[in-house]
Amino acid sequence: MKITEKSGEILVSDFGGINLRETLFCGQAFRWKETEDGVFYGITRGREALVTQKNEDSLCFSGSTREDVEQIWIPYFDLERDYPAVLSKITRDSVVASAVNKTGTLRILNQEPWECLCSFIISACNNIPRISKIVATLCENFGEKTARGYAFPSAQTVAFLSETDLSVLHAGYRVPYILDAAQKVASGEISLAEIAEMPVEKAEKTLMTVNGVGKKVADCTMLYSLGFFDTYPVDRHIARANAEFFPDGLPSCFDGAKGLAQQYLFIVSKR
DNA sequence: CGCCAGGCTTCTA
DNA sequence: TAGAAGCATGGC
Repeated sequence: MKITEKSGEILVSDFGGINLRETLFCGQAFRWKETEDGVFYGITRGREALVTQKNEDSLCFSGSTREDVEQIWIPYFDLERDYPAVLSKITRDSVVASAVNKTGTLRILNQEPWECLCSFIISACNNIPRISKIVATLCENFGEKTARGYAFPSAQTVAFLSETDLSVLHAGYRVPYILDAAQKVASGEISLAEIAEMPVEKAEKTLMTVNGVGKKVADCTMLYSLGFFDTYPVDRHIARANAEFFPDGLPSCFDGAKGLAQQYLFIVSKR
């Protein structure tokens, strides 16, 4: 990987490739916006970025410090993982191979865990445009103002809100789930940092102690924010793909990278 | 208008 | 232990 600075921009390249637009809008994260053609605005851990893609294997950050690029955004985009090696493995399966040929390199994001957990609680039986809208409303109402937008509100902040406060979200039956998650995280009853260090089954079971968190939401939280790259969340699309393509079980070439394989299958199964 | 959405909890047999 | 009902809201 190479990092170069020039005229206030920071260029990261030679990390093995990314399709930025697909990575940001394939249903892992819900806060990115394309502010103008090819320019993507995002915020995580209270840090904002404007990102553009110069070519298949480089990203340009404008308005970010070099420290933020190295400490926040390179981990966020999973740029230190060897995706060419991972892709050569999972493309032994023909379904994934055709998806990779069409889409290029999807990256599994490493999001802020509380934001990820909360977002996927909201995702239950919902569609992506509306998930994004509810998350945006949550941030605009209860997150700290930043230069260009709003940070995701902390678990501590949300834990002190009431169902009435959260009625502005129009999130329906998910509101008490959001509150239970916030209270368990804020009180320390569960520690997302500790869950990241647990064995897979224990991590999943611990997340599922939150009301409104079943296996699928737990798996998404683990995959997209806690470093469990081999976790395979099964939603209704993936369940259909499994029945159609893998009735006798997942191919062994997915082992170690089931999360990424799942992401390609998710795109395929949504047509 | 009707169908569907990156599910979960609770009730039932 | 498995399957169905109920859940709140709005995108398309």
